[in-house]
Amino acid sequence: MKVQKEKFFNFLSRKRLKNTNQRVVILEAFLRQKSHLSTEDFYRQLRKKHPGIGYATVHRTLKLFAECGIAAERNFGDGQMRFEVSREDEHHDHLVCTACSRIFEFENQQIEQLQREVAQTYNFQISDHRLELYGLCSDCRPQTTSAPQGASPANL
Amino acid sequence: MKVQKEKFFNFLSRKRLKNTNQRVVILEAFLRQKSHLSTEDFYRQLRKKHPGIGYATVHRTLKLFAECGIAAERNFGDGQMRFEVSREDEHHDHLVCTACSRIFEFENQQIEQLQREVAQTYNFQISDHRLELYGLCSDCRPQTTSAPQGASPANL
DNA sequence: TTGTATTTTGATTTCCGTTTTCAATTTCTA
DNA sequence: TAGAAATTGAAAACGGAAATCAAAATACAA
Repeated sequence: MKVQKEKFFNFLSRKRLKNTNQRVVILEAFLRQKSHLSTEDFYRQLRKKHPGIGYATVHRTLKLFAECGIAAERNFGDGQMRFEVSREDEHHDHLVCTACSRIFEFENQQIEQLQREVAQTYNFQISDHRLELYGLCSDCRPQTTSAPQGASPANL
Repeated sequence: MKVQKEKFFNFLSRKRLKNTNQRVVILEAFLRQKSHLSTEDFYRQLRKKHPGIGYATVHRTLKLFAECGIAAERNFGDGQMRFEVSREDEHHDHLVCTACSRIFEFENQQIEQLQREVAQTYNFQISDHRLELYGLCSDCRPQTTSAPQGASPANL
């Protein structure tokens, strides 16, 4: 967390932006939150402790986080922008439960490697990627795991 | 294309929906189009030949296509919904050029297999997935390929 | 410190794509 | 062919992101 804070403050001074109370509060709340919150949800949560802070400020500050690299914007196709703390080194992908909306993270180096190979085939220079698996998490899936997949024909 | 048409008409009668002129026109235009068009772009293109058709109808009909399985909704994070013809058998993923916005398709069974393995690890029942690689296509990337990556620090 | 230029804030409005509404029209069934 | 039911298209409503703007806060120089 230290690292991220420094990174943000460096970013501010580099860009000659001002270090305000609100920004500090939002930064700390952001680094403390665990899940992939939408701006709206994050704002609502923040508001409990800091009723004075406006939505616009939260929105703008999250954008700043993304710009300076301590936040990653995520979009799981539900029309809400989500932010998560992004760590220097690691990259992860997501399992999204379509029933309970919980989001799980995973990391798989083999997949990453194959992606690089695909890109190379197309002579494509990757700057980012997204991989999401949608379905039912272990709590939400019907029962045990014996049936062969393909029971619900409408889904891709 | 025959297959998709039948599928749609079957869907209509199964749901006791009516087979209108507009739907036929939109269906044929949709099956004919190649790229990943947004509703807006598709509508504009359609309008050249069929000025009478309204946006709402196009939108609703594309949704029907998606519901009956002959279209897949795509969202590349630019705030536009896109539709593509989806074929029974194959699944593909996308390379999205961040410079020229062109979209390339690829298929990789190894990645698909690894995804299934990841899901199994989490006891997750996959119903869908999305994988997109963002970056510069061969036409848009700076030059040749000799430099080690990491020149632009701000990008993930 | 204080003065002052500059940035930031927060309430509100604007934007923009998606979705709904509703009266008029079309389709389907008996 | 009549009548019930679904569809159409124009327009309005919606929802989240982003912009606006006057008032407030900040940083820097003297």
